[in-house]
This record gives sequence, structure tokens and C-alpha cells, in this order.
Amino acid sequence: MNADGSGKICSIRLALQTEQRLIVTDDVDGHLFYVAQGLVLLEARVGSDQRRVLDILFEGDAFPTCEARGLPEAVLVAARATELMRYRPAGIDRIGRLDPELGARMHRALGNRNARRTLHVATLGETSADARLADFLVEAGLALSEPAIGTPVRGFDLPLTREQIASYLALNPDTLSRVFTRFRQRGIIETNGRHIDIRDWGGLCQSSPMSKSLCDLAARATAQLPQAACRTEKFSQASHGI
Amino acid sequence: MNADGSGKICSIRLALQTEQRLIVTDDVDGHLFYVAQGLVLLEARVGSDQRRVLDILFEGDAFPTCEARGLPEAVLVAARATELMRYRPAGIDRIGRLDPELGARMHRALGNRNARRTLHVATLGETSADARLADFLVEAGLALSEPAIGTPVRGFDLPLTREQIASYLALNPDTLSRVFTRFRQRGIIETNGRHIDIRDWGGLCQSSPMSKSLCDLAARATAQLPQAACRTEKFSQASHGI
DNA sequence: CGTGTTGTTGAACTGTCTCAAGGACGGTGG
DNA sequence: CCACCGTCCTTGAGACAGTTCAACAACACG
Repeated sequence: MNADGSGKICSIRLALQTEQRLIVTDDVDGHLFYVAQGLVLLEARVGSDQRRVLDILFEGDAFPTCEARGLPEAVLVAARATELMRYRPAGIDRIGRLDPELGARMHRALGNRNARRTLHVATLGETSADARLADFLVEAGLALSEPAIGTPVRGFDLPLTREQIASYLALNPDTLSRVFTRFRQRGIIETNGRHIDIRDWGGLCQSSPMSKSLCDLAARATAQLPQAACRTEKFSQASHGI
Repeated sequence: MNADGSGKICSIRLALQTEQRLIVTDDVDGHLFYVAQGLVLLEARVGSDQRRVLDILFEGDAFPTCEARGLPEAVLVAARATELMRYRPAGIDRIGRLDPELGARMHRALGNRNARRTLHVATLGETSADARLADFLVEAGLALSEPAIGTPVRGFDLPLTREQIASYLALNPDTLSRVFTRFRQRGIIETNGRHIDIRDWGGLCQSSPMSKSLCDLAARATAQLPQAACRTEKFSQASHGI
């Protein structure tokens, strides 16, 4: 029905509970997911028996299932209660033809996430475990929190196990735990269960080689919405929500 | 002129000589590049004074400059004589509106490359240097060569320095050289300058945790063109070239 | 022929990984 | 209420592998 340029966009809203999984391997038709709310991990099996967290989707991120092509047992895992939109056709080129505004929004979301993916590749190139965790905490802090008024402290819930974070950063969970301890001792962060308070944002950024890039990207992503609206579309209130 | 849905696609053909560079940082307008021929590296500065190879673009790959957002001093470097197509507008959603066939082709190219990027993230998660190089040689072998008739030997020119390969794999150049030596001693590869012959493709794949995924992806990418043409477009000869 | 780049290899170092043990916490059942 | 269990997190000691630094060979270039 939706195979070619004709037809309408088929969208479904999916409410996922924590730890609920969505298999995205062999999604031959192809879907485009959009994280309206929540936090999602892309996990897959690599090698013989290992599972790895290959990507983290924050609110506002778009994910086309074609990016998981070739990955065995690729699943989206809700790290917390999550609301997903699922679109067909998968191609934003075709979505853009059917609904230009939606296409533009998805395109921006995809561009931002892919830019962040590039930075993540750079992070994985860091040899030091401290640098990688610092990069990740900057990324998570920018996506999940705003600085508290009057102080540079940023607090957020990071509903991931140490094992998942370590997997995302290509580190050993034990090593990651040690780095967390070091950061705590240096007064950079405080942790309480899976809540993290970044008490010294400046110090964290000094330990994070990619911090400047990540902050740049986050600033442009927030600035992008109204800018793009002014340039490419009639300014519309609707362009903020999904 | 091209700011909204109206107007035409602006395309330019760029011929790059070996080592020629194209700055893609602060490309605010946004372009979409397509590698018609050749081999291109995405390099950027990370941290204070290090440069890193963050991605490799093979023939048929598409690259939107928005993926380099936030990266300081991001450049495309031609590893050999290369022919690039540069398109505006950058968004394939808009390209698809102006030229559905081109949009579909670019969308396929982007999907393939992003799937490969996901696999590369998985590769960087491998702790062993042998596994990472094996992954890379499988990736390069699939992209740059076909198995010789009657034998499983695959030969190709890989016009990258050891330093560039090491950077792409997040390894030390010295370490990489040692792994090359090991592979040579095990009879998996033969090297002659920057020409590589893979003499034992099966053995290489056994050392490469991602080999199955990479082969899957390559098979689908080549199968994709006619399939997609049958399903989504009138079958046209033109869909093979750019 | 000297120079600069690239690739290889050795020896020592450093940081991560591995394995094991123990603590903290929440859920379950008696 | 409390013992038990499983999961998650932390920490220590030792092994291991990649990194670093240095030296040298191969090669292209002017």
C-alpha cells in the first residue's frame, strides 16, 4: 500500500515499559522510530555470545531500522518508560514527499543523532577510560538535564546499569566502576543509585576531550528548531512537538 | 534560492586529487556528498592536538556534512583520485521532493553507510587488536575487491598509511604494524606496499567477530538496487549509475 | 647523496582486563 | 519480622595486552 510515493504515512504510537524490548532485526519493510519521550538503547549480539549497547537514543532522536541492518538480534530496549512513534515508509525522502513538515523534523532529528554518533566514534577512540566516561557524562548531562539556577550542578537519572554504560563505552564494568569512584573522589560527581549529580561541570569538561564538540552540537540542536523554521517553513507553533 | 521546497537541486561534480582536502566544518548551509569514484576519509581534530580518522567513505557512499557538526577542523581527505558529487539542499527529504529517484538513491546510500557505521562502533568495542584489524580487512575487502575466480584470494589497493588505519581502528600505529606482521606470519594476508592480498578469507573471517554482519550487509547492499527498483520504482537502467 | 616519510621491531612501562570476594539492596517466602 | 536469594556495585591482586619510546630499514624525492 505504501510501497511507492503514493499513499499516506502510517504512524503508530508505542508505549514501552522499562526493559521492554522491540526487535528491529530483519525489519525488511523498514520503519523509522522517533523517541517522543523516554530513553532507549540499541543492543545487539556481537561475536559469539556477547551483547553490546551500540547506541543510546534520547528524547527527540530518530532511528531508522536500516541502521541495524546486518546486526544479529538487534533490539531497542526501553531504559525507562518510553513513548515511541513508528513511521512508515522508513525513508525520510519518501516521508518528506508525503508530509514535508514531518520530513524536515525527522531529518533534523536524524542529522543531530548522526552527528552525535560521529562524536561517539571519536570517544571510542580515546585510550583512557577516564576520558571516555567524562565524554559520556557530558553527553548524558546535556541531553538529560539543565544546569541548576545559580550553580553549575547538573543532576539527572541515568537508568542504565554499569554494565550497559561500560558496554556503550567499550570498557570493562569493573574498570568503569573504578573510574566512577575516581570521579567521586575528585569531587566531580556524586552518585546515588542511578541518579548522578555533576557537581563540577567545568572539571568534568576538562577531563572530556569531546566536551566542546558535544556542547556545540547540543547548542545548535536547540537553536536549530526556530532557525530552521524561519528559513525553510512558515513559522509554526506545531514544529516543536511531534 | 533553494531554501524551501521550491527550486532545483544544485549539483556539482568535484574531482579531487590524492590527499586533496575539503573542509566540511561550519558548512552551515549543508551539502550532501556522494562518492562516485575513489576513496575518502573523514578526519577531524579531537582533543588538543590529535587528528583522527572517524570514517571511511567508499564508492557509492553518501555523506551529509551535518554528520560532522560540532567537529573541529573536519575535512574530507581523498585517499586516492576521487570523484565527488555535491548536492544542495543537503536534506534528502527535500532532495526526494525535488527528484524522487535521486532521493531514493541517496537514501539507500545513506542507509548502507549508516548501517556500516553501526558495525564500526561494534568493531571499536572489540578489545583485541587482532579482531579490529580483521574486521577492517573484511570491510575493506568487501568494498574494494571481488574474490578471484577459482580461489578465495582477494586483492586490493588500500591507499592508507598505517597511521590512518590505526586511527580509524583506535589503535596505536606500532601495535597495528605488529598485528599486520602476525597476520602475515599466519598466512592470512600478504602485503606489498599498500596493496593487500587476502590469501585466506575464511581464516580472516574467523578472526573477525563482525565478519558475518559485514558480509550480510554487503550482500544486501548489492541486492538492494534491483529489489528496490522493482518494488518502489519502475525498473530503470539509470538506477545503477549516478 | 642527504633528507623526510613510512613501516617494522625490541624493551620497558602503564593501564585495562580478569578473576575473585564481599557489601548493598530489593524481592520473595516462611 | 526475618532469613534467603539474586542482582548490582565495589574493590583488591595479578596477569595480560597495548602503549610508549627508541632504533633502524626501506623508499621516494629533490
